[in-house]
Amino acid sequence: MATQADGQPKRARGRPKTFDRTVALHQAMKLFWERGYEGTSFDDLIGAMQISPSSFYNAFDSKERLYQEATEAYVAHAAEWFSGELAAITDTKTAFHQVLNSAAREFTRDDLPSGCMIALACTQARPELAGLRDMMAGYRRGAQTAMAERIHRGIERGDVPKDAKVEALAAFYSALSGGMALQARDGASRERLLEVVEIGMQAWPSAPSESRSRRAETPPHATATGSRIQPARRRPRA
Amino acid sequence: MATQADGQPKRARGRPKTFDRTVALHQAMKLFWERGYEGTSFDDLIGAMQISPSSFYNAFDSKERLYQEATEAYVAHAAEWFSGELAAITDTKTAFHQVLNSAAREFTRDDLPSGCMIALACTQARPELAGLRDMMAGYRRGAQTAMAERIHRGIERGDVPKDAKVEALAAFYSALSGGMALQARDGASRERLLEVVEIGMQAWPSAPSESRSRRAETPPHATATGSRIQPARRRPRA
DNA sequence: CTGCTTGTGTTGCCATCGCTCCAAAGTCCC
DNA sequence: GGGACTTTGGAGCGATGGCAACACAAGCAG
Repeated sequence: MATQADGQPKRARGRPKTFDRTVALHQAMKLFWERGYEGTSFDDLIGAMQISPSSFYNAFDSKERLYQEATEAYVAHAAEWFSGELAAITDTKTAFHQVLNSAAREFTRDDLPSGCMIALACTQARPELAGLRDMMAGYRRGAQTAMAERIHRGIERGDVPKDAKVEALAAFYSALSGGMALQARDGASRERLLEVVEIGMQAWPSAPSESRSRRAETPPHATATGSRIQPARRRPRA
Repeated sequence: MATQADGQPKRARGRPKTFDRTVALHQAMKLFWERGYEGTSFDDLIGAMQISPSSFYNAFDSKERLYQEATEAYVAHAAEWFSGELAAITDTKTAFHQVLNSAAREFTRDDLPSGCMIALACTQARPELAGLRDMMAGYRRGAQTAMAERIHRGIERGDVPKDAKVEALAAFYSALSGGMALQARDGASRERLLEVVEIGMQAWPSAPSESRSRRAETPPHATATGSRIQPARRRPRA
């Protein structure tokens, strides 16, 4: 709640801030999440953040920079359930199942806007916003890449069939997740999304009747190796 | 190409139009498809349509009405492959497979914007655009409802297990389709989307080891019964 | 030709958008 | 307390957005 409730008094020169930067950022994030970048006006922002234009410009450089920061805040929040569940110490299929279930729950919270802030952002934008569009697309690619890496590790561990199409599987579950975000935005219930997840898990590749041999219950390394959500760089369309 | 190349001379009083309304509408549709409603400005529109502001208002009432008309034009176009394939005279699973394959192809055409004009439209918008938002959500619900009806018919025909969760299945394939539109917008290739479809079809419910009994190869009625895409009215979140 | 009807081109209006400027206020160091 | 330093409040600015007004151009009917 307090502006500087953390350890050090953190000596401040000049007039002290009258608002909590983190709280203001959170308010901005919720607005951007709900209405998108273009749909959120400067006045909307300073209204929700309870600050004046000059304070806004002083604390955050511009609307675009604020959006970037808000996105980073969202990613940090989402990483808790996304990267967390994805790197869980279970077999790969269960990890994906849990990630999707978490997505279904997170997309339908009643204390936050529905859906995913990243999934549907800047998909239809004016050319001037190409920078933001690419940034959001990069985050989406990052999540998909993290999924692909998890599947790859599953193959190495032996709990995913060796002939599984890694990239296509990651694209499938990424697409499903994005579609769930869309449905949540359209008002789908949590229960409905959880049912969708159950159906989606039916598509998990089964062993080709022979690689069911050795079951690997112990992961090689339990730490989250490179499963962070980061704005991945563009790959050639393929 | 000509303004009135159809049958009757269609006597026109007053000064004749200097542009083809259908062509102009098509140009507007492509712009809206690419950039969305908010992302397309008045000047963008009259520039692409090659008409002046007054001609714009004369032929189309307002930007919002034009968007509605452009959406209707898109829906009419999409119905050819969506409703068409969905009502195809095959078993239900094959119909869905073909619809999704068509979606993968349509979403990655090089003569039209990528993705789906409906799927990602108005998902993040200012409150003033609630009307458009609801309209687009209605179209999305309409497509999902059409899927649900097709599955229901499949159950009646006997080529879908009786215990299949109709609504959940429709939501799943609707979500997958929306996610594919998103991936297409992010640059996914046609081949990748077709792979995603293959994986998605693995989730189709299999007969519970006993209802494989009578195979129904002849549909009860081959016409497209109520599978048109229409802006369905809102249902209570469930 | 005269008049009616319909489309066209230009100019401009008002609101909003994102942002800037400047004087004043609050806090620290000395 | 004096001055440095930072933040705040509010007025306002240039650009753009969507649109309206109005005079004129181009066709038909008589």
